[in-house]
Parts: sequence; C-alpha cells; structure tokens
Amino acid sequence: MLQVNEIRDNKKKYIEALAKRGLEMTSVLDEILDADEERRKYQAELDEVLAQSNTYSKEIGKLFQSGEVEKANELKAKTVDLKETSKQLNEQMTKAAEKLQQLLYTVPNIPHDLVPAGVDENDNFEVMRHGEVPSLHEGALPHWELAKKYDLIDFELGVKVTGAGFPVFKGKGARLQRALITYFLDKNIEAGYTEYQVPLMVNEASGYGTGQLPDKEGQMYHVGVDDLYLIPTSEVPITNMYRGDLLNLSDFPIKCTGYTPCFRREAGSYGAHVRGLNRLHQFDKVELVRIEHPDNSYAALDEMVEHVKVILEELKLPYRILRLCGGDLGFTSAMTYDFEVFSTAQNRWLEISSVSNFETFQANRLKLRFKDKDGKNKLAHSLNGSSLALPRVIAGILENYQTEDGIKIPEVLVPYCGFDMIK
RNA sequence: GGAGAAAUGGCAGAGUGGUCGAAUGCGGCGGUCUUGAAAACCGUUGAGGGUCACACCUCCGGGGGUUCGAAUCCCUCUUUCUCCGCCA
Repeated sequence: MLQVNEIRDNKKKYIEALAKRGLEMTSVLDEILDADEERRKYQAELDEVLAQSNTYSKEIGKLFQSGEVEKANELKAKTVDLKETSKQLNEQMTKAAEKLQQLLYTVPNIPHDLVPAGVDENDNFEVMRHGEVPSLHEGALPHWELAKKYDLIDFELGVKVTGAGFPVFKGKGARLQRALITYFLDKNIEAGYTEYQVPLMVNEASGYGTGQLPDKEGQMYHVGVDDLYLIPTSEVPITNMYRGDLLNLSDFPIKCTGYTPCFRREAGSYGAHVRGLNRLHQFDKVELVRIEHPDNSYAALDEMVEHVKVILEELKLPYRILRLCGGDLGFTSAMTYDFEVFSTAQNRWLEISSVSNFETFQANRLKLRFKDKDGKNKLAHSLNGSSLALPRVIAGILENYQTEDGIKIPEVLVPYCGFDMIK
C-alpha cells in the first residue's frame, strides 16, 4: 500500500511511475487526495469538539472535589450537545478514512526508475543469459512424458486422490525433489539465511499484510470453517512474522529462508502451457525473504540475484535473467528479476525464480518499521525471491539432462540423491 | 471439550473512576570519566494523527457499553497461561 503523504508530495512522480505499468491513475490519485483531505477536515473538527469536552470534564472533576455540586451539574448539561456532535463527526471521519483505505488498496506499487515501461512479457528487459542449451538426442521428450517413462510422477493418481494439478511424486522422482529441497536450503543457510518452518495456513490479517488480500482472494484456497487461507507462497507466513514490529538498526539484515508447499487455485489457467509440471495447484518452493534498511535494499536485491545465479550455474541449467517491465510487474513489487530456464524439449523458457524488492509497499501494510539513526521510526523495505520453485527445476533437469540411456543427475545433487542416473 | 487466571510502552512490570500517556527496572540515545572500551554517574527516551511550528486529538489485546470523565466498571470476542479430560 502506498503512503498518502508521499502521493500528496509527489503526485506527478506517482502518475508517471504508474504509467510505466500502462495505468492512467490520475483520477484515482485525485480521489485519494480528496478522501484524505476530507478525513483530515473531519478529524480536525472532531479533535476540537473532544478538546472542549475534555476541558469540561476536568473542570467538573475539580468542582466535585471542592464540593461545588451545582456548578458541576451546570457544566454537565453543556457536554450533552458536544457528545452528539462528536458522535456524528466520528462517523463521518471513519467513513472518509475507510474510503481512503479502499482506494489505496487499488493502487499498485510504483516501479523503480530502472523498470522499463511496457505492457506484457514482450517488453521485459533481458539482463543476461548464461549456459549452453544442450543439443538433445533424436526423440527427446518433454518432462511429462519422461516422468511417465521413468515412473517419477503420477499425475493421474493425483487426480484420483485430489484433482488435476496435484501430482504424486514417486520413487526417484520423490527422492530427486527431496534432494533439491535440501540442497537449496543448504545453499541458503550457507549464504547466511536462517531456516524457518512456518504454518501452511494463515489468517486474514496476514493475507492483508503481504498484499494477497483484498482482491486476490480468488487465488488462495480458503478454509471457510476456520477462516484460514492456504499459503500461496511461504513469503506470506515468513514476512508476516515481522508484522507490526519496530526493529532496531542492529536487527538488520534479516535473512530468512523456508521450504513449504504452496497452494494456488490458478483460476482461469488452461491449455498446453499448463501441462505436466508447468502449472500446479500444489507445488514445493524454497523461499528467501529479507527485511532491510531502505539504503541497503537494492544491494540486497542484487545479492539475491547473484545467489540464485550461483545455484543455477551449479546445476548447470541454461538460464536468462529478465528485469520485468511495468506491465508484467506484480502488484506489490517495485522491481522484479525473473529467472527463466530454457526447456530444450519444450523449446521455451520456464520461469523458475522471481526476485523482488517491495520497498515500503508491504511494510506500510504490515506496519513494519525500524528506528533510524535520527531516532525516527521509518518503514523498512521487504524483499523476497524463490530459490527455487521445485516443479520447473525438475522439469528443466529432466528435459535438459535426458540421454538415450536415461536421465543424468546434476553432479551437485548426486550426494543428496544417492544415485547419479534415472533409468 | 470442562474449570480458573491473565493480556499495559522496544522488553519486563506497577497501576482498580478525575491530579494516568501511565511508576520502576532493562534496553536505546546524548553526555561526564577513559588512550579506547566496560563499569559508574548525569540527562533523555512510547506510538499514530494533526500543525510551518506549537496547540490539540487518539491509543493500556479487538469490538461494544456505562459515566461529565475509563488502563481501571459492565458485555462480548480473540489470544496466552495453569489444572482436568481426550489425543498424533
């Protein structure tokens, strides 16, 4: 959520920045500023009435103590009107404040200066490309056929037990997945991240904290009886651990990692691109979350990008990094780098990691602040990134490492897997 | 699931109708001392809104109520702890 004061002071900058997302929000911002002004007006009037009322109350107290009951009762009568007025003003103020809040929820984060303008993925900026795309043997298969051939993943069984998009991993497929999770976590811990195991369900307040609510509740599974949401990513519970906190400078940097399954309803997805592991309702992911001082957040973002690069290079997967354009940028993000692995068999790039700086957008909702050198309380910056999303890494490994004799296991994973070949 | 107790500032913890935005301790910040640090001592220090700056307003788990006036009394919800029951 953006901060009203910032919008008020930098309206032009906000309009221009939002235009990079292909959004024309002048009128919405005007509405926001109007609602804010209205709220402040009612607040000021209310404060005045309450101040008067407080003054009377104090006098009444003194009069009672000195035994001047009659005078006290006279004053009491005067407070009746004030009470009624304050009640009305309070209602008006609350109404204006709620309107302001609702409007603010509809405005996405403003992109960083480096973010290119653009409408969709075609306008993303390719930062770099690394690794050789392997030339595969005749008759190379996409991962969903490999999974079947080597009995690694059973999609039909998942349909039977639950439904489409809930695959069953089996044998060496399960083992490979578990190996990857452990390997990713080890890499993250080695880089100074603290591992967390967090709840897979969150309450409504957490949904608001990281920006899934309102508006995106359709993407989350909701457990109605207890009013809890299944997490779409561990970003939600991990970041919300810091909701409402007031940090000291010495608390920085905060570096968290965690493995969780992720649950996404993916309402509206269909077609060939959702085959196999490309898009699931339940999948596993190892996540990175950082809470940083604003001065350091972009250095932290670069560091996270470097970290993910190293992992992909160790796995020897061909990848590229994109800086997302305004139109492709997530609602809460100020800047995002996407990592994509090239799937030779599918002949397309698969997104396997997304690393973002939210600046103060989440922190404002979370009320996540820190005490700065000057003694002032300021909003912290929050960041997150995947390291990595499992299904597409597995898809990438199966497809790029396939040979006529079977699927080779990347060297770094062999100690974790306990085998070096899937036959 | 049953019975009882509790929820106060960054943390711990007093406060049971007006003089309480709240004692005290720890922590933080500034200073004295020191080559430097620690200790000791002195000062300072809750959050949000509002204002050019003051003034002023709100906030003692959430919501509602009583009262001229609520951290304090009442209702309600949530959470935590203790005891009992059940249980992976």
